[in-house]
Amino acid sequence: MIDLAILGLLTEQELHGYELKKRLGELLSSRTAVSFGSLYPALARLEKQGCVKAVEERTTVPGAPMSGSLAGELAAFRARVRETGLGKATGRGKKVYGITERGRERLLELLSDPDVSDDRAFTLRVAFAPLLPESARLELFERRRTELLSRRDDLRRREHGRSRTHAYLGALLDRDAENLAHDLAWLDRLIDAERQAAQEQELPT
Amino acid sequence: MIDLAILGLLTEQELHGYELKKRLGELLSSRTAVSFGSLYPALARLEKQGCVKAVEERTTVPGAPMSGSLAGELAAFRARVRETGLGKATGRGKKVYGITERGRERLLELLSDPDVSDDRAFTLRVAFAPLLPESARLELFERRRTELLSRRDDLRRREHGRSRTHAYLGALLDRDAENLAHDLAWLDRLIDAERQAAQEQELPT
DNA sequence: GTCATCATGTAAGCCGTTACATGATTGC
DNA sequence: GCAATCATGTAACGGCTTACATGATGAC
Repeated sequence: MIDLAILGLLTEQELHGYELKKRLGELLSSRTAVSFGSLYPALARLEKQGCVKAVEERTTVPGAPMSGSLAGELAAFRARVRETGLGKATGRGKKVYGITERGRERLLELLSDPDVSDDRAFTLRVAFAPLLPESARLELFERRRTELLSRRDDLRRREHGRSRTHAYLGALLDRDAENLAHDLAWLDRLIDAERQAAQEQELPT
Repeated sequence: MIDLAILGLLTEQELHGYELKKRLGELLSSRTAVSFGSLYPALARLEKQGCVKAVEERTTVPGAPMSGSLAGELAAFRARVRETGLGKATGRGKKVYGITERGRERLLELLSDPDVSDDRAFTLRVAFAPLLPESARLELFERRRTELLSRRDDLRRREHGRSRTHAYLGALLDRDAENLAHDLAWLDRLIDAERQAAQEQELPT
């Protein structure tokens, strides 16, 4: 889930962790946003796997023209030494990540996963749908459609099992059924639009 | 979450773990059902807290109905604890749980929690809404309404932030907005029905 | 007698959270 | 120089899942 989000966002542009989190809060609802406590470890993991790489660290001395102060530069140098290695304990500084070829492959893998039962993950996958080839995109949508249909069957089976239950349970069942129907309609519109776009591309003008 | 489900189901009738799980699968969607790995530990925890108690064990000696005791229930409870505690190593058999007074209090507490941001929990709370007094029930719904309204504001803020984004992101935003509107409409119907029922009760005939 | 189902539980692990600790940059 | 924000990370913990281990009951 979080890997998908990170890799997807990094295909658009290189980002550092903090900004990544902000972008995620915009992309999904802020309620769905991930926390630092899972974001940074995830980034570290992805880096170890070779899916992303740090492309820049800001704290490293830029031009450093100013000064005239030897002490200042020296301090900066020491700080840098502490960061880059050795110390290891206090390596701070803005780390800008970029996606690697390996990461792109991994992302496609995640986007093509046949399992479409995770709602949040599906939302993310739609958000990054442009990264998929036309056919895979349609397959994703169709699979999701099948999933929703099976949920509807489930729901109907439950509806039959209902009997002398109170009004609130009935209301909940109604809500679920309506939500499902609604979601299906939305998906169908998406699929229609997709097919139409595909046709228009086949016979240009 | 799981406590709420367990306590709620046990107010209707005494059940053992396995059956509890089945009932949960019916009450909520089967996708939402909890697993044994979380159900049994939860039952054990609730028992330790005194919110539920084992009222019957099939394999262990069924006798000892005792009675005649002043604090009948309490004594029976202690006896059962002694029974169940001893075996431990090979204590298998159907354990039927019932809710205690303490458990009822806890359930009301859970149902009255001001936090209505958890969707799954809210669904459960609606399912057990009849256990709440009229006023608390309305308060629950109203609070949820406020929650949904604030989500809608959130969404609108995000919609304004959108610009040259691709069609899929737009579709996702649309979907979220529609889902929210739909959910709000459902809630409003629920609230209306509630108010009407309250009025009818006030002026009978 | 053996297989499916009922029934209870434990252990390992995943995925995420909050709280904490640290430090750099910027604006006033 | 001091606060707010930016920025990165660790530690502890929570809740739930899967896989495993165990045993009882009933059908055939």
